[in-house]
Amino acid sequence: MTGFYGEHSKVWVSVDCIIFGFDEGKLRILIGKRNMDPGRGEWSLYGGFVRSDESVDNAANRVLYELTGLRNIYMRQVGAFGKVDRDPGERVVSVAYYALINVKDYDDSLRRTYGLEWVNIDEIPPLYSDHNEMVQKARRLMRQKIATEPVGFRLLPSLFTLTQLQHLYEAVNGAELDKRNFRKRVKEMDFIEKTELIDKTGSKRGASLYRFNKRIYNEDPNFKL
Amino acid sequence: MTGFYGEHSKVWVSVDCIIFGFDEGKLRILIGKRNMDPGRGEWSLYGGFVRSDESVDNAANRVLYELTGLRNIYMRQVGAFGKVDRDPGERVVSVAYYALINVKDYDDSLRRTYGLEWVNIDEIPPLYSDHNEMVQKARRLMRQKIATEPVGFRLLPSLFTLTQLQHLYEAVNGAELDKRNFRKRVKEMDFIEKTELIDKTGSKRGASLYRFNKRIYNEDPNFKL
DNA sequence: CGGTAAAGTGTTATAATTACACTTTACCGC
DNA sequence: GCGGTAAAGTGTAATTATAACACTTTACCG
Repeated sequence: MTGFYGEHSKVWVSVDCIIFGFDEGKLRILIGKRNMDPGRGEWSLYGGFVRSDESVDNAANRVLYELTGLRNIYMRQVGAFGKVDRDPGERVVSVAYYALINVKDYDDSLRRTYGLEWVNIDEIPPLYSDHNEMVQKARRLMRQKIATEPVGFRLLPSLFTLTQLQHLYEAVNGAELDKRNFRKRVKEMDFIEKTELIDKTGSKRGASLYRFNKRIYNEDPNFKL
Repeated sequence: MTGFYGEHSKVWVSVDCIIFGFDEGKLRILIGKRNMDPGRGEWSLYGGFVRSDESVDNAANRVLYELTGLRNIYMRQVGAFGKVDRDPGERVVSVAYYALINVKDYDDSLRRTYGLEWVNIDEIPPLYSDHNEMVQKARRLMRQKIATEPVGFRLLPSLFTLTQLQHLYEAVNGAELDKRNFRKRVKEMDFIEKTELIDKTGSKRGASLYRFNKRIYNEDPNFKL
């Protein structure tokens, strides 16, 4: 039922990425200052145009790889942003994606090469065009996702302490959680496995390191935090 | 940070609409047989191209208006669908929207003019291109939305019985609900107002008609069904 | 005026969530 | 080596939310 093709409606399609990281107890995203017109000098998400030989999802993957050098990044679509004047130069429809990366996996020299900064999600400055809207929606979707699917681990090292995990959830929800209740819920999820390893960096006493076991999760995929 | 404009990446952008209606106790969507190539004769969602002077949201609104003659339809974006070969003819990125309409407000002659059918959501035939995916995602999002925001009323007449409301939720969730528990929850939401009016069409005894009061809802916007 | 079919109505049991405080441990500095 | 420190780790009781369950009322119809 889609109408007839018409030259008048051809537009550029871009992707923009909201890259979430968790560091020093804060949820952050990667933003940089635009070094091109329009909008030169404004804070902005990182993005790129969709090429004719790649899907929109693949364009997002490519852009994420360019930027981070990482493959298999967890990534979900936020939605299409299509106001007529959202790009001051040309008609561009942009599809936003959010991604979750472990800050420790990310080569910080790449960050500097691209002139990007990790900015606390609660302190995002005004961004280029409609990028603040994208961030807001990404945050809402991410919060929803991380509460019901085991994707928060993507923001942590593969071995993590329960305190780290709790702080992650506190940062995402913007509220403190009760330690005993949190740990009780974790204990009920067998796919969050305790290892023999101890992390000594966070405390004198040391804390057990845990890991997410995907195989066990797949046997009974029930997650709630 | 968006890259440079490049002619190579210009594509068509279309919208496709998943129009939900509720009738005879079933949740249905409007689909029709394509009368154009590519895909002539296949079942398909209704859609159209985004014009250069309208936002993507406005394109969806326009298409919905063309099709139904109705303004102010409740509509939410499902997402962008951008596989390279999703349209066999040309590169087209499509943004799907779902809409909720009251079947009784919809002029059935328009339906016939466009050759559309109301099809039970559980009996959707194979559709053109990636339209089945769109329907699946729309359904998931709609289910989530209707459980937490008072938008289900858009699928009902402005005056409705509690039995109608319950059947709507049963159709959306695909499961029967307990009548007493359902009515208990409704009673706690003051913005679902009982009127003095009685509907006699559904039973001999007659059932009270209720209505959604948006003003009262806005004073304390808490919805859960 | 009896049959019918949907509307309407409360209580109890079970499960989920929340609130809450002290002990353990290992390091560090003296 | 020992006292201070700071984070790790642990259980129970109260509250709230959810789920299960069956009979009475009413108005029409034949």
